[in-house]
Amino acid sequence: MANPMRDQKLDTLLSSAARVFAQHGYHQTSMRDLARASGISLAGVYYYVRSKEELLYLIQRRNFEAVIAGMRRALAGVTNPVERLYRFVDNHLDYFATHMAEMKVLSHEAGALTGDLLQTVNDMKREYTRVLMDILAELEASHGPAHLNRRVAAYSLFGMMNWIYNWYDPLGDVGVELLSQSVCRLFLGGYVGLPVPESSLPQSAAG
Amino acid sequence: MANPMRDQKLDTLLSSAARVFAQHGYHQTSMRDLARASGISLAGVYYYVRSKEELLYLIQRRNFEAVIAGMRRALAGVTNPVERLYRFVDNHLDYFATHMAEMKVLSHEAGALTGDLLQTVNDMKREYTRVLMDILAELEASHGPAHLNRRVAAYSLFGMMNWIYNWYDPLGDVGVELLSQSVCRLFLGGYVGLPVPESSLPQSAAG
DNA sequence: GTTGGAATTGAACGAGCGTTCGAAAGACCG
DNA sequence: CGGTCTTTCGAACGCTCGTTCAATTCCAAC
Repeated sequence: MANPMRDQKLDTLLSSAARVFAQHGYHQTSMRDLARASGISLAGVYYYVRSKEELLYLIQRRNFEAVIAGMRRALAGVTNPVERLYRFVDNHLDYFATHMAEMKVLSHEAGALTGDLLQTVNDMKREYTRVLMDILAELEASHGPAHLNRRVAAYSLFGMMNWIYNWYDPLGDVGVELLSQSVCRLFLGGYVGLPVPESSLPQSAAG
Repeated sequence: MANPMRDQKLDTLLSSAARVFAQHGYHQTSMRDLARASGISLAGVYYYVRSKEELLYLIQRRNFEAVIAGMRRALAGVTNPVERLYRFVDNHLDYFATHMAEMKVLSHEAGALTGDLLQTVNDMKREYTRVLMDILAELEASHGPAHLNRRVAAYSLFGMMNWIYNWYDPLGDVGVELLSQSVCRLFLGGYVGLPVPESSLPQSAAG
């Protein structure tokens, strides 16, 4: 069943498609554009993918799965709510910054899927959101009641993080670590009134 | 030159178009969809608008102009940086919440314009962003150095605000005032370490 | 060198797209 | 009523779209 050669070609197809989707948008991009960008013939694309929508779906699912897997790894064994939040944010932004095209497609083309494909991705989003909401609950338990509605806080944080494809340049002078720390500080300071000192934030989410 | 009857019809065309664009996306929507939604014939649409792109442009420009005008009004005569920030945020979110469809189109279809039309809208965005950046500078002057990069802070705030079309329900149990106060508190607490008490936030941005 | 499945393709299909245009209908004034 | 300017529209044009399919090429196994 497994076919490594085919999987590898599918991978390059998906990543070159993500690049074109990110640049011109999903609906603006034609299958002919994707064929040209990936070096396959138009009909050849359909050997690897059932439809244009499945192509978008595979991009979204693969990358979201990677984000979630990284998040689980980053949170494993960590109990301090502040550090858990930091690791959640850092994992999200780190993956975002190193996969800008794919994540722009995931963030911006959320509404382009339909039916079961949309359902599956939305389920992953619900699972992911739930983890953040739980961290917020832990934060409140350890640092007193929050200054604002938990759901509003969670989506505000997602807003900060998911908006970065509109302005952030991974090659610019703001590194990912600075970005993560900034967003964390912004959020923690306002959410539970925590002035976050440099030292309390880990240098990296690894480990 | 001025033709009130024509302007009014154009208005209803723009707002019904915004509704359809917001629901299905700009590129997904056909001119036939717009004709059907506005009750005009397909050819009739072109009597009011030069092209589909100009239609999008007019929606974006009109509403952005309204946001900027409201912001100028809200800031006029106010010197306290904290209150200026609150009014900036409140104006933005209030307009957003009362014009969800139009603002979703403005936020989500930013990249669909090209050439001069794109340029004009981008110029307005630059002007708008500059006002926020200036408020942040005032904040730093009066409340000590910020805890993070000013540009990162500004775009994080825009992220919180512009992301709301992805989750916020104006008819739900979270009112606009609560939303504005939440976002302000989140931002101010993290940006300059300001714990914002209830009383220091105005009840409304009017006046 | 033949076989057989995997991989690839050129060419075509039907549908829908944005836009145009000449003509019809309506509104206002003499 | 007749004339003129604004508004509306049915019908069509040329084009691009996502998708299909029969035919071909590739390549490892015998």
